[in-house]
Amino acid sequence: MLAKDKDDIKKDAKNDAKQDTTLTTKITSTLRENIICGDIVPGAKLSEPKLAERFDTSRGPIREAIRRLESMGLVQHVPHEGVKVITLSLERFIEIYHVREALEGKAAALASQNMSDQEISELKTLMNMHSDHQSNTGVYMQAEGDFDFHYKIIQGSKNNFLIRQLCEDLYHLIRMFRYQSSQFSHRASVAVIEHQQLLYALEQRDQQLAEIMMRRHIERAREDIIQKLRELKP
Amino acid sequence: MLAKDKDDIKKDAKNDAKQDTTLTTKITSTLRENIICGDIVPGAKLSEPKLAERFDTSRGPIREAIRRLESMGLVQHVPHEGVKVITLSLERFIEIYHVREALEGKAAALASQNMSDQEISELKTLMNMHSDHQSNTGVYMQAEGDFDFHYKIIQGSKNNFLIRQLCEDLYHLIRMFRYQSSQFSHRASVAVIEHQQLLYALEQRDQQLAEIMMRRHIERAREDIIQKLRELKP
DNA sequence: TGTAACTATATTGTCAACAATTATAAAGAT
DNA sequence: ATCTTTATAATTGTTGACAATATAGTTACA
Repeated sequence: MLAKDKDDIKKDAKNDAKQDTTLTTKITSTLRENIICGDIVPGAKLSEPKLAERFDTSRGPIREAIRRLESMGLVQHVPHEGVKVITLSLERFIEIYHVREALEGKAAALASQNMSDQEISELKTLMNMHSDHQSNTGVYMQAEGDFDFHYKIIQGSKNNFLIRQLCEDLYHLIRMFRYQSSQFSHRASVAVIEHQQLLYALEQRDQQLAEIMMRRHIERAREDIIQKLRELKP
Repeated sequence: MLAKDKDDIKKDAKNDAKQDTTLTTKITSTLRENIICGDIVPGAKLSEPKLAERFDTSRGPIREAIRRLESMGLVQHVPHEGVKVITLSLERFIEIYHVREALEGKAAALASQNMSDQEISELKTLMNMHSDHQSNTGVYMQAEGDFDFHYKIIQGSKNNFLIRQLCEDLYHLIRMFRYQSSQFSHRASVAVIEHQQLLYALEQRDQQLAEIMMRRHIERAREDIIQKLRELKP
C-alpha cells in the first residue's frame, strides 16, 4: 500500500521531469499563446496577482514566465510598474521583417550547403503537396504550409544559434502580427513559384541564389502586407 | 507640445534612474561582466545559494538575474539541475559569426539609407582618428575602436529591433569570445582599409555595396580567428 | 572488485508574507 | 469645473521557509 503509493509518486515525478514540465514552462506556453492569438490584447497589463489566481499558483512561477516572455520581446517591462503586452505597429513590423530577411536569407544560404540530399528531397515532396493542392483546388498554400517550408530550411542550416534566433524569438512575433492583421485579408496565398525557385537553388547547392531567392520571397511578403495595410488605412 | 516633450524627458530620466533601483539589474550586470571576462569560468555552475550569499541578498533576485543571463545566451539552464556558463567552442563561434555577418550586413545596408549626413561625417572623423593613430604609431586599430565603429553603424540603421538583437544579445557573446581567445594573439589589428571601403559605400549611399563590404569585413575577421586558433590547436 | 540500491545532502522549484514603490481616488483650493 | 494635494489601496520587489528533485556517498550484494 504505502510502498505502492511511493512508487506511483516516484513514477509520476519521473514522467513529469521527462516531459520537461515545470510549472513555469507550462505557464509560459499558455501565456505566450494567449498573447500571440490576441486573447490578451496588446497594451494590456499583466498583473502578477491576477495571473497567480488564474493559474492557481503563487507569484513566483508567474514572474519567471513573464521574464521569459520579456526576453522573447512579447511584453515590455518597466521596473516597479509592471509589464504590458507590446503593440505591433506597422513600423515595428517592417523592422522585424528586415531582420527576418537577413536571418532567413543566411539560413537559406547555409541550408544550400548543409542540407542532406534526403532532406532536400523531403522538402520537394512537401512543396509538391502544396503545389498539387493548389492545382486541384485553386487555393494557394496556407500560412501553416508556408511556415512548414520555412521551418525545414531553417533547420537545414544546421546552425543552432541561427535556428534559436529564428524559431524562438522571431517566429512568435511574426505569428502575433499575423493574428493581429488577419482581420484584413493579406497575402492569403504564398506564391508557389517563389518556393519552387528557392528549392531549385537548394538542389543546385547554389548558396548565393538560395540567399537571394529567400530574401526576395520575404521582401515581397513584407511589401504585400504593407500595401494591404495602407489600402485600408489611407 | 513643448510641455509634453519635457514630460517625456522627465519620464525617460526617471526610468533610467529606476534601472539602478532594483537589485536584479545590478546583479545581472555584475554577473554578466564576470562571465564575459572569465572571472566565472566557462562550464562553472551558478549556485543560487552561493550567489545569494555573495551578493548578500535572497535567492529571488538571483534567480531573475540568472534568467536574464539565460535569455542573453550566456548560460544554459536545465530544469531541476541548474545553470552553467556556456563554453564557446570554435563551432559555436562560427555559428555566432554567421549570424553577426547577416545582421550587421543588413545594418550597414539600412545605415546607408538612414544615417544623416552629419552622422556619416562623424563616423569619418572617428575613422580618421584611428587611421592617423595607425600612421603615427604603426599600431593598428584596437578592439575598442573597432567596436565603436560598428556600434555607430548599427545605431545608424535606425532599426530598433535590429539594434536590440545586435547590442543586447550578440555583442556580449562576441566580447566573451574575445576575452576567452585573447590568450592567443588573433587579429590584434583591424584592417583600416576595410573600414574605409565601408565608409565610402555609406557616403555614396550605396546600399548593396555597404552590405557586401560589411559582410566581407566580418567574414574576414571570422576566417582570421579560425586560422589563428587552428594554428595553435592542430 | 564492481555494480546496484539506498540514504544523506544540497540544490532547485514553489509558496506565502513583508517592504518599497506606484497608481488611484477622494478632498481641498483656485 | 479643473487642477493639486494627500491618503488609501494595490502592485511590484524582496525575503525566508517548505517541498520536490538531483547529486554524492555509502552500503549491500553478486
